[in-house]
Amino acid sequence: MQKEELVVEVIRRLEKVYPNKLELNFKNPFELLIAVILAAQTTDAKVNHVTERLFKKYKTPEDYLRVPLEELQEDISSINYYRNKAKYIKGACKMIIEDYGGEVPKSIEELTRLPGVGRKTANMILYNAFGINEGIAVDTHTARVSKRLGLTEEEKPDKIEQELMQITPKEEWGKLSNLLILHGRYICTAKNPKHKECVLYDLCPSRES
DNA sequence: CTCCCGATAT
DNA sequence: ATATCAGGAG
Repeated sequence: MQKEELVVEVIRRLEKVYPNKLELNFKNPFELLIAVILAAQTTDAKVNHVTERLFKKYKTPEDYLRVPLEELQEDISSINYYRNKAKYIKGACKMIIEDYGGEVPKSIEELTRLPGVGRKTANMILYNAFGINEGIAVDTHTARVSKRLGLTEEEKPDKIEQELMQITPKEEWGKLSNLLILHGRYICTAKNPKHKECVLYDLCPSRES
């Protein structure tokens, strides 16, 4: 099967299993931005635990700039890399106010200028907050699952994203990102993948024979 | 490439 | 005890 056909079939099957949405809780683009910055190398469950309180205290970019750095660090201290992430959040809020009129920007180029926001994070925001398919979010899950399926042989996230974009209809880019991440989280895990529960089993070159 | 960080798995 | 893990910055 060609990669182009394979990816369409993968999407068709996975969207029956998983809802096409994040497990991060958010009510608007700005909350999603904060949540995905916190989510680097961290479980969604932990992020949700912190943001439940955080989003009651901080509603706007100005709110995050008003408090001392130490106070924001304390408010997110149960998250990995909380010192860096507190700095990223403050930096991002400052840039949103000064450069983007107080609104979360809607392009890859602008989003990745924000501290703590790389291509993966930017793509998550674009699709899940705005419905924009500008790229594919490649994290450790996306990379692992697409390599196992034979969708790509690339190793570096940027190259993987380029190949996935080439073989996938553009209107499916964001959906594919969300589905591969969920499948990698729950079924196609790094260790002991759950072959028996995998709806892609018969399509997968990496399955146990 | 190294650093940032702590929960969870082994 | 220690290895691993939902990235990004310098």
